[in-house]
Amino acid sequence: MAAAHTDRSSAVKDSIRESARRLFTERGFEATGVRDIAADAGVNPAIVIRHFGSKERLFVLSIDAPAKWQAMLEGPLETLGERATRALLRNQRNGLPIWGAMVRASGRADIHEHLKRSVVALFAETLVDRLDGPDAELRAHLFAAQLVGIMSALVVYDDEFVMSAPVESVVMYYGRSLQLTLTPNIDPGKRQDLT
Amino acid sequence: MAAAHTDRSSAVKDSIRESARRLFTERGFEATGVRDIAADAGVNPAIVIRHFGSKERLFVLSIDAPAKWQAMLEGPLETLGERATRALLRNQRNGLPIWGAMVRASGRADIHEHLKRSVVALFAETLVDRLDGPDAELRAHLFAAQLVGIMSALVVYDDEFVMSAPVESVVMYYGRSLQLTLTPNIDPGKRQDLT
DNA sequence: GTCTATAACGTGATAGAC
DNA sequence: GTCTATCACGTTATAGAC
Repeated sequence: MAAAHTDRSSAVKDSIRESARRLFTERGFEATGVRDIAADAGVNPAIVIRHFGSKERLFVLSIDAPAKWQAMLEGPLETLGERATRALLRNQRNGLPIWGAMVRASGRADIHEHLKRSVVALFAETLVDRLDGPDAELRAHLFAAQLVGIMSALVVYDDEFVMSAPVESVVMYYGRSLQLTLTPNIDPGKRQDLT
Repeated sequence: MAAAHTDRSSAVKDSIRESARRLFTERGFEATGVRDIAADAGVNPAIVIRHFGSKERLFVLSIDAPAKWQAMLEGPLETLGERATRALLRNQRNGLPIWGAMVRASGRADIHEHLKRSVVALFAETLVDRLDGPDAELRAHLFAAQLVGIMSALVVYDDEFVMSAPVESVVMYYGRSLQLTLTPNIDPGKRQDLT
């Protein structure tokens, strides 16, 4: 029936997607040609376009990360700043680089839209319901902005100093700064000089 | 001296640079063709390359911002978090967008290098000497990362919520978060707003 | 001799014919 | 599914204008 052909077809699609994800991560969006992906997947260049419509769409569809990052936001709010920082540092060689590629490719309308949704929907909207106090929505968005800041340091402009700094130090400073946005009225430190 | 020839030549170069800056800012790096820039400046496409070597180099040379941003970091350290946030929000339609274009074009080696230097040299290294306490260098870099975060929200992934939020609210939350990285042991006394 | 214009090359993505 | 044509791009070779 159609099942056989569908299975074969989707096996090919998976194979293309996997090659795409690997190559996009390694070389970036525009340095990766459709021909390169096709060759890596062992298929003809034209069928890549035929299956995915465009190189742009293939890129978007080859990013899977969301589920993983969503998990990063779980757990108690009071220690989220620390845990999020730690999770990002842990993934700076694995999972994050594709995000760098997405930022760089965000001149393209589709990819820009996807990036926007990744940040806003995934980080900000996931969090807003759990935040207490005034301006919860704004604070969720600003938290997302701060995450993007350190992600950029790690995989967009490659700040070698941050990349090679002791994890515990980064967690201490950046984690606390994130935490201040999440829970501005609870002070994580000992010096609690609330007026 | 060679003034006559230099004047004419540099007038053309200035004209090209200005068209380039405008178009790159409006449309981004790759959506702007060398032919577009040439047409806008009223010159032949080939002389654009002849004068600047490559489109990549022209892009880097058409960014002038550094001096302006350097000024942003001046003034008392104790209120820098607030002032920096305010300055960025004020420039979200003027001066910042070219930075977004630079981020998106950072797949190119030259532009990546320029972005890195813009962030690290301009923000972090300018500040490190003025920071007190432990881990001054790391904190300077993390401060830069936080700046990049909100800049990205404004001109890379275009977080409409942040873009249209009341300036004072953003200044309050993000400014304070930045300040915590700058002066972790001094607590600004404006905390009563939050309780 | 330096600056400018014309025309062409190489390469990339993609659309259409077979 | 495969092959080939098309079109736009950055860039260069070559030769003319001052």
